[in-house]
Amino acid sequence: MNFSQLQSLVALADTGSFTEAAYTINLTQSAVSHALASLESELGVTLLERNRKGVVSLTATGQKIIPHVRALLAQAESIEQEARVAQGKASGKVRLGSINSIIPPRSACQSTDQFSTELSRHGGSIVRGGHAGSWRLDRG
Amino acid sequence: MNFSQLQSLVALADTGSFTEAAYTINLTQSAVSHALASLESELGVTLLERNRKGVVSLTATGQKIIPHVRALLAQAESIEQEARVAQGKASGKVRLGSINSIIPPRSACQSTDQFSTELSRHGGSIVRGGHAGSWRLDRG
DNA sequence: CTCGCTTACGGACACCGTAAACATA
DNA sequence: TATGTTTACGGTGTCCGTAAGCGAG
Repeated sequence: MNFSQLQSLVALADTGSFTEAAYTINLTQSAVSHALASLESELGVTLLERNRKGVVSLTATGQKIIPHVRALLAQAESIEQEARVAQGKASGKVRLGSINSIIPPRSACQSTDQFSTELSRHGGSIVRGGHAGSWRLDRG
Repeated sequence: MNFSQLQSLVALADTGSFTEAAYTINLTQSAVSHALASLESELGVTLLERNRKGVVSLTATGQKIIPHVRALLAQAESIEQEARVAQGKASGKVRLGSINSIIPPRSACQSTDQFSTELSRHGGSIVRGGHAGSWRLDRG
């Protein structure tokens, strides 16, 4: 059991597709397929129903364990966050509008790419694309 | 960040020694040293105060993150446990005397090795040595 | 055909053990 | 000396990408 496997599982649960899941966690379909196969093998259970049409759904077992997986990954985030705080770096997950000083003018933010470009002028950078108006930021 | 690194950290916090920590998680001193060094490097923080006498103590940062680490590992245990339940396997952590039917006679249990040998005759096996009369068991 | 997942193959690298070096008492 | 941690080196195995295979539409 490793973090890639668990991240793959939640991404699959969220997207319902290996292709989409791979995109959200910056891996290939193949890697996600590998990850889930090995996780299922290791745990000795089937976690996903494969629907041959790109649509996957959690099995009963999958639904049982996924809250634990999300909680585990949340703890991992907390650990990294504590480490960043200890380093004196102010970074983490922000939501548009929550920290005005590092948010570029709306006119320059019609796309994530534009947002990234503008953000770099303020000392920030996008680590990973997010959903629904949120980005993960790192400020060196 | 991986599970070995996190297990090493909690073992170090519990034992205060690389040697003892390595013993409790079935690794060598060297592996534990590697694990913690890489974890500290990855997080960019120092987690342990080295006292050169075999006694180590957590730094302030270490104390901040260790509850998250323990919680994370607990979630991992929950995941494995859910998987075992889904498999229909009755296994987990037991304590000597709690399940009489799979405990060999005391006369045959002067050592962990003898316990293991006897236990195999009853369909059990020792996955990892434990402390204070407890073992982790798997029953196929 | 296209689309999507799986499988085969291989490269890069992470993990961990042995053994030596180093530090403390 | 004895005890305990770190470091150097190397083997084994994991992870993941490319590319081929396969099933469904």
